[in-house]
Amino acid sequence: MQRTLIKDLHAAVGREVAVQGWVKAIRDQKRVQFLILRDPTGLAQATVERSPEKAVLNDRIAVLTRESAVTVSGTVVANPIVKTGGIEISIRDLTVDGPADRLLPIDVSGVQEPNPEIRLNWRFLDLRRPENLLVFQVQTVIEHAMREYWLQEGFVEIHSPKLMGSASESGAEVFTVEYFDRPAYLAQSPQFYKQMAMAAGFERVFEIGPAFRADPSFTPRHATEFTSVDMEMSWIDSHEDVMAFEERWLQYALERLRDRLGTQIHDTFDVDVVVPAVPFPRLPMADALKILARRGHTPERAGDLDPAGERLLSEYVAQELHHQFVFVTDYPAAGRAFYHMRHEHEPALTKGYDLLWNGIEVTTGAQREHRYNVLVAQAEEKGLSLEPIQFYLDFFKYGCPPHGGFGFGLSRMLMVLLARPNIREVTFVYRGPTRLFP
RNA sequence: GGGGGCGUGGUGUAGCCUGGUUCAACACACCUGCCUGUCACGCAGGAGACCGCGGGUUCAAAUCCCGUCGCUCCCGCCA
Repeated sequence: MQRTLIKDLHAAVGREVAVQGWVKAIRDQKRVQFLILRDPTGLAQATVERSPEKAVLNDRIAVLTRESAVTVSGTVVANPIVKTGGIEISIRDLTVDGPADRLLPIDVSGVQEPNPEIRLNWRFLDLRRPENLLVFQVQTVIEHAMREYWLQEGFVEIHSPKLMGSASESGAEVFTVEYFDRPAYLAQSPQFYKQMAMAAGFERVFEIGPAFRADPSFTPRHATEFTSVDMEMSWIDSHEDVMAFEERWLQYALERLRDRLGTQIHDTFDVDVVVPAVPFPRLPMADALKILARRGHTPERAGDLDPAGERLLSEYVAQELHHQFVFVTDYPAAGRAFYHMRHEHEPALTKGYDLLWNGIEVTTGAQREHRYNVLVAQAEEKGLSLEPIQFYLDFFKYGCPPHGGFGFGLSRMLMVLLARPNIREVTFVYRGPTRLFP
């Protein structure tokens, strides 16, 4: 018999169905046995009376365990008393397809919240909780909407190599791996390769893929492996074009998300998906620091925001400008990558920006320096050795258009969007400095 | 890498400050029995932890001290 999803049971009253899912609860009473079944679409009650004719079935249910994977067949019956939708399945037969051990290592029912370490150890069980499934349904809708928007705008999807012969970023720590008889490095970002696509004349590209950072960062928003959402576009006038693209792109993705899953997100996480108005507020770094100073906060490092500063600035933007997002622009060159373009009349400042969303940095973007000589000079100024990145510098020697782009943290977005406390529970399988399993 | 917090049955917690007859408790899960429809089912009973690990102080340590490991948060780094 074809499987019926739990969400469709209400349309099958009076019919024989087969439901497949997990046993959430068993209430085995003297006269009647009740099962609460869970599949990805919802919960349903299944019932059978104890009787001599049903002895085999009754006995099977008597030894059934929670979280076993089962197939239940029976007739859908309307019964207004039943809390799971006013319908239940009168069980004709039950097959245990995958039995579960009696003692579960963590509570899947949601009554208790095991500590984070144990939840990650038993991630596949933790993920059975409906709210965790929703996180990844949200991720799916967002990624899909982002791709839709890019396709409408003529972008080409690329997949850049994750094994590299030299480090892709100046500062960030890099993982070294054995590559036959020599070392290789895991890509810290697709930066060099999306710029290569600009030199190749692709004009507009995007990539959603893994990035690796060997930073021993112990915060709720860092991972050693994460999914980076990247794009790069040619023939721009300035980083303003990149920001103008990003805000419309995010607006589109969030609008699609609100329409598709807004109600479910509200019911599950008690947060409303807000479709942001464009343009997003823009604040040059110098102004941002003045605002923070007025609010009594001065970051330790000159010319940059610390995490507390990012939170306070977002608070200011929410209160005064009524927006969840803010572009912080015109970062000092000292703190930015060598390939960020500088302002013509203010070479100490870059055409680089960060995007803050409710106090968390979700994007770094910039117009890139595409003039070979200027780029080399900036690399030398940062003390970089040119030889390992010569292949990259060569991109700019044979006719590369002006261009810019950004990198966007997918899990950070989910974390902020769904108001989750850390990146680990919105990452399918988290990787951190001390976490390589499961 | 620097600083703070935490580590008690399968899970979540109490006890720790003010060491010793509430020092191993409570809830969930599990086991046995009972229960005419439950829906966080209920009721009765039961099993399960040498209190992260090592050392020290003391007549006596889950409790105080030191070390160590793990987790977590803040800072640094960033997506």
